[in-house]
Amino acid sequence: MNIGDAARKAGLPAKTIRYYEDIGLVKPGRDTNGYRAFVPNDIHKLAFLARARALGFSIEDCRDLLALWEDTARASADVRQIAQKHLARIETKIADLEDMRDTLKTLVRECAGDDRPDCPILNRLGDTAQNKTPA
Amino acid sequence: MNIGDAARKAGLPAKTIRYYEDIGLVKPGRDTNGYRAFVPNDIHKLAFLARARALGFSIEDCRDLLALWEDTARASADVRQIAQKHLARIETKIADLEDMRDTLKTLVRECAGDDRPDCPILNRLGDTAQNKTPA
DNA sequence: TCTTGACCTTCCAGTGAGTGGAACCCCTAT
DNA sequence: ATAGGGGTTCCACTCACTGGAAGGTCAAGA
Repeated sequence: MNIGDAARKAGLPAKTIRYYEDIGLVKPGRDTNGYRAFVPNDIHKLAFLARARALGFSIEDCRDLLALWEDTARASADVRQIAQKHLARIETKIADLEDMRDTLKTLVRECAGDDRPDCPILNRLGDTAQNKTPA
Repeated sequence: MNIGDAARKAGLPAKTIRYYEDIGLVKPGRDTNGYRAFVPNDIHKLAFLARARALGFSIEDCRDLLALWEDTARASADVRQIAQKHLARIETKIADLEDMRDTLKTLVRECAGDDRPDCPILNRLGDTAQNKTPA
């Protein structure tokens, strides 16, 4: 199977698949014409990677997960640990973004958004202490 | 004022300030010895940038916000629009991350995390349809 | 047989927003 | 004179791709 078909089956751009080969995540064979030749196992790996990436795992996490997936003697604890660390990172990120969101929401709500220059958003960013609930 | 002091006042690494000069966000003068010379207005701009970046605005947004900040004839509508677009992007990101979080939470909860190989996380990633609430 | 068009190949460069490091200059205090 | 703690430039690296150029391959149609 050529890279185009592999891409369609795995749900990944061909460019990404070439990149994954480059960094050693997949190792498709080659036809005599130099084209990459993907066997079903390659497709499974690519689909695995696509799903792991969709869950936000880093490439390095994916590499480890893929190795565990292929290791039938793995301990599920190792998989779980990777997932849990990733989950923690995501939760931190969500919390950070929520802080930003809350601040932005308030500022956007307070801004008149008309043709006058007065603007609480800029006041906040320019914060020369003339901001932030003046006592 | 030298870059080290500027960095301390603005709350930004010196490297970042050099980078900001490189991309034209600030234009400090130079002493005769070649050192950057920051005046109070430069510091204000840097502090502005630090706050805008902390709210997650992109560098290009920062560039626009800075220009509006310096333009006393601005319309607050322009500022508001930038902030609102950014807010929308953040909310999308939060939603995406929450989806990941929910999926991961479920998988982590379902995974025994012991020394046995059986693992719902890998099952989900390897998804050969032998997954997903079998009927 | 020739050509067209859709594939495929490699390699180089760019993204965003810095960060790390090397090699070197400057200034002050001892 | 030298040690240290500043400063300077420039280049490479991060992450996970993505775009594009230049060219090779293949099957179908005129």
